[in-house]
Amino acid sequence: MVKGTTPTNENVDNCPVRQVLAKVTGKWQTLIVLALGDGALRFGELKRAIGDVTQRVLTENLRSLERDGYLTRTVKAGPPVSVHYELTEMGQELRVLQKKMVIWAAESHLAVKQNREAYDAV
Amino acid sequence: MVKGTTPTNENVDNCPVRQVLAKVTGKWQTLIVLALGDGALRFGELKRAIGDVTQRVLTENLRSLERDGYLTRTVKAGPPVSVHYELTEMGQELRVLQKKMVIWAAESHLAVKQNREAYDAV
DNA sequence: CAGTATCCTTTACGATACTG
DNA sequence: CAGTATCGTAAAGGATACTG
Repeated sequence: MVKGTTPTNENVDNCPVRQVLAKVTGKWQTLIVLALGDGALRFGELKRAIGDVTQRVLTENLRSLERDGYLTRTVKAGPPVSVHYELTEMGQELRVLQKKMVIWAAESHLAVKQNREAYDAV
Repeated sequence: MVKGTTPTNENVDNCPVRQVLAKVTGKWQTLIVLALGDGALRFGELKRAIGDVTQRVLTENLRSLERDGYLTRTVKAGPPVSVHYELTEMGQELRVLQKKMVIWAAESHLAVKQNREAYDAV
């Protein structure tokens, strides 16, 4: 067993695994990382790619991902100024894992739908 | 490209991939699935395994996972009654993916910590 | 034992307006 | 263009008490 891979019990609050996961498993973080999968995007492009996300929330999540080292933020002087966001190596690693989750989710969504309907029918 | 694997843009609200991910990427759902990885657990055992979780929240998340088909709930008459929770096949699939995320998180947490410190120092 | 019910606080998020 | 600031709402979660 890899040391530190059991985020259950004991550790709890100061569990480093939980601290990492908390910042990358959220809805917005996932969508941002996936959107940047094919290369750098500007703030506006990213916002359009995700579709439904406010500027405030997008900014918050980008700052968080930047702080933890998953992406870089590059400002190019203007006017108008443009800001490019790009995945780091670690961001790419994360993306690979999230991509697997997405593919699995795509394959499973029908089964989930059927389970829900059966459950709700009772 | 696998059809339906791009949760960004368009789809947005009624994207089936997002609907699946929303129910399995949360903190509690992840911890529950991982805790059940080594076999069925009773409600109380599960609660102790996770450590910090209230009964209300644990129950809510267990119902959600049961509804979507990731685990089964089995009541054994008492007294006292005992309720066993166990992963389904689909739950095991999910667990495999989450386990990979946890292992990656364990390997990455130091790099993340260093990134944060460097970022905050500026 | 395995919940449910109630109340309350915190966090996430949306909407909107403003700025270098 | 890429934010920041402010306000208000809604969902998540904690604490506690109660029950078959």
